[in-house]
Amino acid sequence: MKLLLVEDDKFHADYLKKAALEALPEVTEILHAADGREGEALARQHSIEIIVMDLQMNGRNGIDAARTIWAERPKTRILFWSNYSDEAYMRGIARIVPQDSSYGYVLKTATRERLHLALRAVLLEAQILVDQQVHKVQRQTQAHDTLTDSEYAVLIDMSLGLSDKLIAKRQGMSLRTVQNRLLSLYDKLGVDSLDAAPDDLAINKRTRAITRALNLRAINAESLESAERELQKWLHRSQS
Amino acid sequence: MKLLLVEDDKFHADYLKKAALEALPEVTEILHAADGREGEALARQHSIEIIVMDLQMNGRNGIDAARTIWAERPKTRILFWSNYSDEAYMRGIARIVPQDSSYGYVLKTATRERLHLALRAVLLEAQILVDQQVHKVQRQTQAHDTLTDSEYAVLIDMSLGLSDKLIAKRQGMSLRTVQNRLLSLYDKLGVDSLDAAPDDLAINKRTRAITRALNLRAINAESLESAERELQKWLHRSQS
DNA sequence: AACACAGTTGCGGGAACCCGCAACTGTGTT
DNA sequence: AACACAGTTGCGGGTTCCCGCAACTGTGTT
Repeated sequence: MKLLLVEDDKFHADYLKKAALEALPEVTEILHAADGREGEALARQHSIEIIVMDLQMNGRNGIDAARTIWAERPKTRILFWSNYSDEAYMRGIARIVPQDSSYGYVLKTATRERLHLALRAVLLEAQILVDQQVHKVQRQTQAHDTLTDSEYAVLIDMSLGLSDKLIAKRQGMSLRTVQNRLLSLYDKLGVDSLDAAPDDLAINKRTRAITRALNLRAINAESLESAERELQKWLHRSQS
Repeated sequence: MKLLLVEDDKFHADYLKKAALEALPEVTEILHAADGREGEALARQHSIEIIVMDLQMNGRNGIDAARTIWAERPKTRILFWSNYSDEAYMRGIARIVPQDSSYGYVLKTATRERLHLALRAVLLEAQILVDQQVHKVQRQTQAHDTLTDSEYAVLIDMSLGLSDKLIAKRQGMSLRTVQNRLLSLYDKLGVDSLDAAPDDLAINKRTRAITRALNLRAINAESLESAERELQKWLHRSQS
């Protein structure tokens, strides 16, 4: 059984490798890729079935890599292993995980035992396992300030620089509906509050919404870059 | 001689500690802080004179920490040690480094020798040392798409959600000048090009400028968060 | 002194945005 | 069947943004 590690940080890769050797004696060979693109290639060449994947990498990021890998072999088991528990990552993953595959999400700050456990549970036992910490974030964003899926979609489009009209077209809504979404976004992201705002001087809600969303970890640079690529595809498709 | 390490990643901290012990036999004691706030406190308590500082940390980030430390003791020597060579970080550092202090910038991907060298050069010899790789980024942004300082300031304000009028007020320019800055920003950031853009459907330049700037590493989430704090201060000041 | 050139400012108008008001769905409750 | 409630859409207007046009600085060149 071959295991693929996708991780661009050398130290983390070393640690991970050792942990995997301990936790998974069944593994006969460990491959290592230093970014998403390389990971995809190795997974393809070696018909890899189990992977540990970093999310934030310099080249192609982990979510994009996972998507193409899952597109080719939906049953691949992937354990995501990341520094952060941003809502943006959660959504990114939730969006692409096939229903008959198993995956997991562990933070790099997790103890060695927890990592061991996650490795075995996800990669061998095909469980779904999400780190306590991460799950909390997931819930709390679901409780208090839930962004609807459609709100999230509008947020992304808006952040990419689409006009209301264009968003409407892409999302298949009317213009006014898009604006309603934006209203509720402004509300949920807390866009109004420029604390000591001089009364007559207004703010630009759109741009403020973006930085608020970045602050709240609802979006991040990587999710925007992926979304940008999707957008380009869509543009070309809908052009013809 | 006491050395302070500010680094929230456990593995990196270990590595750094070992490297420092090897490279700096003069050091008698190594203190360790896991985020910026803690680092500031330790530096203050122990009258620290040499520091290795990570930039991206979960709590308070490295640049903010460095600023307060330098504000208290401008001669502190700080070696920044980071994963990335974003323009945003460069600007952040350039903005706060006192003229009579020495600092350095090394990437985490640097070889051990290079790290050794940087440690000695900056912390002992009080040199200014910037990693080759980083310096390249610095130059290339200075060559092709230089953002003027004032352009950068406007970009930040705009990203924080200020209206043209407010930016004008904060920057002490006329409204039209702000808009001129924005024009050149749109140009330099490449905001026009929605490749297959349907002709009649325009884009929102402001928001697109933000994501372009994020893509190009001209700004990043941390720099925006610091800027937000500055903005709040300014708002309160200018209110009275 | 004459010139080029880059940066600053005012004016004005077309387009996009923000949003209150109001009507019209659909889904689920009692 | 009656009702509540959340989501969708159109309309209209006040505001902000985007930017061409044009005048007016200042700095440096020839």
